[in-house]
Amino acid sequence: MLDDRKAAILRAVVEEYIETAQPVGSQHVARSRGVQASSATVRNEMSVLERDGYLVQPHTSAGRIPTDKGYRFFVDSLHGWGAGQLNPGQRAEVKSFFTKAHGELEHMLSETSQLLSRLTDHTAVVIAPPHEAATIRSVQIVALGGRTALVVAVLSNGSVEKRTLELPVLDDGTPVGDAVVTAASTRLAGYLTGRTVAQLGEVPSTGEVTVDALLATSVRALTGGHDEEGGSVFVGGASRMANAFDAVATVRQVLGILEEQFVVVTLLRDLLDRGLTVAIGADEHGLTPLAGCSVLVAPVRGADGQTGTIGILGPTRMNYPQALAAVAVVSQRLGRRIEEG
Amino acid sequence: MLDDRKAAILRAVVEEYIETAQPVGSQHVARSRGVQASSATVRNEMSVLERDGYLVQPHTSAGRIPTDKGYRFFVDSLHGWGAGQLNPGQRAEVKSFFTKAHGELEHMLSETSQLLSRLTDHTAVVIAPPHEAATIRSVQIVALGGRTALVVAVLSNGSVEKRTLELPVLDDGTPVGDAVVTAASTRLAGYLTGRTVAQLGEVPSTGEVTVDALLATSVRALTGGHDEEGGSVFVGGASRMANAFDAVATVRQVLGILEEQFVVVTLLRDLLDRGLTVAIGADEHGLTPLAGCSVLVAPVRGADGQTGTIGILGPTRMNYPQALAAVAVVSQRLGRRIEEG
DNA sequence: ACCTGGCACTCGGTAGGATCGAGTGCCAAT
DNA sequence: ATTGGCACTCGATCCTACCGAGTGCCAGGT
Repeated sequence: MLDDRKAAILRAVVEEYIETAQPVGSQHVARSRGVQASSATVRNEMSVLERDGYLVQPHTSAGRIPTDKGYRFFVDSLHGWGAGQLNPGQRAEVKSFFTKAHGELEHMLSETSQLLSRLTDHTAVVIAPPHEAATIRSVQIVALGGRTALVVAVLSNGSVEKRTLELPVLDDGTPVGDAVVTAASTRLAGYLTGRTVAQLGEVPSTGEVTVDALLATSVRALTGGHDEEGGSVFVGGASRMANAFDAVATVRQVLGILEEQFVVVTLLRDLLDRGLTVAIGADEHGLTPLAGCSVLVAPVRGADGQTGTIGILGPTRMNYPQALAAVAVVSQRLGRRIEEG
Repeated sequence: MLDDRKAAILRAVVEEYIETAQPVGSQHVARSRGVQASSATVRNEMSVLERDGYLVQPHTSAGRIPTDKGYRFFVDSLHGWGAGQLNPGQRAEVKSFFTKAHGELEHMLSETSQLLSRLTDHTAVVIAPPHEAATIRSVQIVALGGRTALVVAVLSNGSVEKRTLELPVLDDGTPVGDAVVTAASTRLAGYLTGRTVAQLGEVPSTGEVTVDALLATSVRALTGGHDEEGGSVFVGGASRMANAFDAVATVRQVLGILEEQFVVVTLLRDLLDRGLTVAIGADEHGLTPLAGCSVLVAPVRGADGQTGTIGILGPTRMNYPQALAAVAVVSQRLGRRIEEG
């Protein structure tokens, strides 16, 4: 809907503004390659682009700045015409990272968020794949002392779920004994092993009323206690947020959001559901405190069709080609890595 | 070493500066209760305090600002003469927090860091007690698929340690079978249950060479893989750092440090070892990037004589009485809470 | 000997005014 | 339709003046 020249001009403005953070004037645009026109022509075109909402002037007789709509056009036009590449150094960094990577999944994801943050120079978020579809390899109930016990489940994807619970008390006020706990534990293991977390149902009665009570509590703890949303979010390079804005109040606000893991998870999930890879400004991602920010997101397809999520958060004025490339590469390689185990 | 009047004046300057963040002039001090002298006298005294390094002038003919040494005197004099109290609202908040608190230890610690941050309006840090002294309640080895397996240990304090490991391969290139894994698992359980994490030694040979190999790997994984330092640090209210300074560069630097969990842990542990509760400025805590920051720390004595740590990080210009009170109360109640289980 | 009122002095911060220059909008010529 | 030219705008920068909070010091009073 924009003719070629307008598109070229808009692209030039965005590119220059991303680089310099200064309002861009017609002369700069005219001089930039990709635009064949005099500054006067550019001026005319730019005033149209402003009328149509792609650009704004901070004040009369200053250069122009892209609006969110302007950025949107930019990234859309990017999608068609070959997205950016990482530079060789970064490519090497990614490669060496993923060949070296090993050990705990959580640890690796945390490191990955830092990698992504380093690559883009923005804050990165990594969310572990949910393990609803993972099968249970082992469950047990362990008495801790006093009235408390722990249900521990080991899943096929290598993660461990644990829940605290209170042991049922007998009529005389003392908690149930070790015998009951081990009985329940083996029963639980026999019944749940091999199932997925999603399909935990009731465990059939054993006849022993205390054992049944403990079993019920355990299953409830395992299914219910999904604080989940919080446990598996890794934020890397939050301090880089302070580079993006020079108003300390803005930084404060954004960091505040990042601390609310639930909000972050919801945000990324929501964007993925809507099929977006990049959300520019509050209009698109819907979080007013993050006005002036863009969110970039990609699914991480691992084993079992389960998908994790990675994303980055930066100012709307960010290097989209580079960031998109980084997210794409990392999501791909991370997915492959997870698949391998 | 400071006569009464000088001490009173210094205190007045610190208090006013903490409140207003503006250089304090002699008139304000003279008017403040606790100081009985004319502004001229105060001026004379203040110039002495400056000569002795307790105060500085940002520029000639401006008020005075406390130096780190000035703050140090202030908090020392505080220690003697009844430290501050939390206001009733805060008291109530703490109380309700700890009566409501339940569930996973990690989750509670994380929430605690947020509580402490809310109370003080600064960034708070909570470090879980190490579990070197906790005894092992249950260990098992779970094969995951392919060559990888997981060693999972449940400790008496309710935490769960897990380590990934690669299964040994047989001569024909396939990993050891389930029989070997279960054999090793039961053997490991029988031998380690009841011991503390600190005193894991070799497991005596079984005669079966593959089982022995797996056992050795498992024990090594459990003792070695102490990434530990990272896993148990909870930072709450990092965004509040942005309130403390108005130079975005400073914020950036401090946040950078907070992201390096190892540094944070080392810092707090070091301070505790040196018997400090409050470290003012880079000279005392030793981290140049945290110039202009004070660190406040307290041990959390839980069960088994094991101690966790809580602390807060804020600008040197912080409300010490209030912050000290908050840290003291939270450390005490958290300790009690952990003891209970 | 110490305190205190008074006074001259300093110097950061704010307000007004001039200047500069990058940038715009518009118009007439190509 | 494009472009060179021109008048105009307006933020940024610099200078100056001025105000006021604050200081240092001195001389007089207790």
